[in-house]
Amino acid sequence: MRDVAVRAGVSTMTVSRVLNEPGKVSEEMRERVLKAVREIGYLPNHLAGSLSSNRSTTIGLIVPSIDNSIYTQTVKGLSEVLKRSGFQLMIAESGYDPNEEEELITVFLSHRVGGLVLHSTEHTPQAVEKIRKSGIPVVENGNIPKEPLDMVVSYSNRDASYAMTMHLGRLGYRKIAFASLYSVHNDRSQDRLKGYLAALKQLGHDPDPRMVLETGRGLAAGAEVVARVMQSVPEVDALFCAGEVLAAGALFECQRRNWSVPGRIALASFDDVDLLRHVSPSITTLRLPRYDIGERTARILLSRIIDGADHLRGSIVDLKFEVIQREST
Amino acid sequence: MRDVAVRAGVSTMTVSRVLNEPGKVSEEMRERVLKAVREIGYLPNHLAGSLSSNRSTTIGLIVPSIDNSIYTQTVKGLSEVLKRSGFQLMIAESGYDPNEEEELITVFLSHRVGGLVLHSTEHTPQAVEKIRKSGIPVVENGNIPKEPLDMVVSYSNRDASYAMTMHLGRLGYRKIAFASLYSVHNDRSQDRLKGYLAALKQLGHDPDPRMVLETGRGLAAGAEVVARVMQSVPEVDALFCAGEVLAAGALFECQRRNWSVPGRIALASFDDVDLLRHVSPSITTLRLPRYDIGERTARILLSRIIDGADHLRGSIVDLKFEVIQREST
DNA sequence: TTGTAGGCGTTATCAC
DNA sequence: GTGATAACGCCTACAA
Repeated sequence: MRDVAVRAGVSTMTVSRVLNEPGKVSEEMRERVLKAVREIGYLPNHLAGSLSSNRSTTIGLIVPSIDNSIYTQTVKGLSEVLKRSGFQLMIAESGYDPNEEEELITVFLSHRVGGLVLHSTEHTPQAVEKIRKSGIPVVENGNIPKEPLDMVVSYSNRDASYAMTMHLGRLGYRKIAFASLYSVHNDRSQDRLKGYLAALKQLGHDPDPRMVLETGRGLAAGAEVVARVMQSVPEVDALFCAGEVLAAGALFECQRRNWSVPGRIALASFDDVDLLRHVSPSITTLRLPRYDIGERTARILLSRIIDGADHLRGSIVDLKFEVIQREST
Repeated sequence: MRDVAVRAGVSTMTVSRVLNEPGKVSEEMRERVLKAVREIGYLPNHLAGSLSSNRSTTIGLIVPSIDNSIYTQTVKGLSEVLKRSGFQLMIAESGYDPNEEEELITVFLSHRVGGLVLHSTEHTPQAVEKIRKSGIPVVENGNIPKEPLDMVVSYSNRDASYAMTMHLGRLGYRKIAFASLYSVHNDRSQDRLKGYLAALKQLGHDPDPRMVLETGRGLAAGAEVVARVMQSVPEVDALFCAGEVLAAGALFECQRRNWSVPGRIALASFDDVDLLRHVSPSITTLRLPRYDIGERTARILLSRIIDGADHLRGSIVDLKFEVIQREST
């Protein structure tokens, strides 16, 4: 920058102003400086800028696992909005481990990110403490926690799960089984179970522990889980797979075993993955606002950071979801 | 840091050393400093550190589109290796647009990333110039370009496509159609087409423009493409879908239309997505080293950055792929 | 082994 | 509207 200033015959302050607040500089100066910038091929140093101004244009994002199709839409929403405002995204994965998450938060804080986006809503006390101390805005967006750290942009896993279970009940299914991803350190799974149980109660069905299953991720897990429940509870007439592509895996297994869907067993899913619409029978599922979550998260963070919108502190955005009835139920 | 130094009764330099080169400090000092660090809850400022030392622990990654399942494995490989060395990942998407890519490169360079990972191998001349000037190591990993910027970690799209086409030819198929994603600004698609054509020549088949198709992404695109080729070239007996989940979409369409697979038409795919293994018939495809690419990319970058391994400059890592024969051919 | 001085490239602040 | 000066928090280089 010094070189640019010398070449343009001005002070470094003027160069800085031309680059950051062009309005506050006379047109003549502006052109002289920009010319010098071009000639030299000058690239501003954001590190120095952030250090000096104590402002950051970097947002830290921590997801449990990057290779999960449901996050990518959220990341895309985040990324697109942030990019427009010249903000950068730092991504890391916690592997569903709160201690790992804490460590990553520490690293991001060291990098002086301007804001933090956390998918998980379960954090170590130390992580909470560090975030509080840093004073930066945070958005949680995997679920709506009882005690938010700061802001929340999400849908309610409990409500969504409740809605789908009620939907199945209203369709006349009497023995509705429930499958989710392992619930250890996964409050999304835990809340989905709560929603399922609440709906059963509302429907007047008795909960049956044999019909509540947990499994891993992927199509194979879905296949496994439907086989398991058919074996242990032959009278089951519907299976709600509350996680990823489990339902598709379950459907493929049913086809292999010649269990008609929905005749022998109905299948329902969570999340509107493309695949669910294209298989036969197409699978009833929930449409969740994955992209919107990213977009709104970015917007609310930027408001806090750029506009200092302090009234947004602690705000909770509960986005809508929707049951999509298809052929599998 | 000054506070820590005061509290421990040492100079800031000693604090810095304890944090970065603990070996060069006496044990007594070390403990005194660490105690002060804990008591104060001191968090180092990476920005200041990088600015001062002119070293960076941030890697910039640019992918065409984040919501693409095939990149996530690569990102995971990258992320896991980098994390172990305390490096951070900045991610952005270019939307298959070289100009957008150039802009993102500029931003990353402003942030003084220590290295750059680019999926695309097509860049604007200005982008190339800026990277050269910055002197930081770069890895391209979507393809093996004729004129690499610096290092390359990838498989050969041409060779993979050639291998699959030859495989179909050897199985006895005579009318092999080829579908890929749109090839504008997408050298991966272009090279896959080249591989297909080279294999046809080798097999003694005449190329037929009606059997070379381009389409968008997603299952619906796969459905569309198989319908299109069956319509225009009824005698087609195999379709090689060289892109994402196209083949799965094609299979679903065949099932809807009662075209038996592989009896009426054989289907082959690119990339070993979980889905392809689980549908019936399971789909013949290529296993590409997506995760390995990320891992190797990270390793080679770190060697350059940390160990200053200059002999790696310009090195090309051509990773192996594999044809997986399944029921659809 | 530890400390001192100076500078990394910017921007905040306050004069002019 | 423009410039001089002093930070920002850390690390390099050199000295003790």
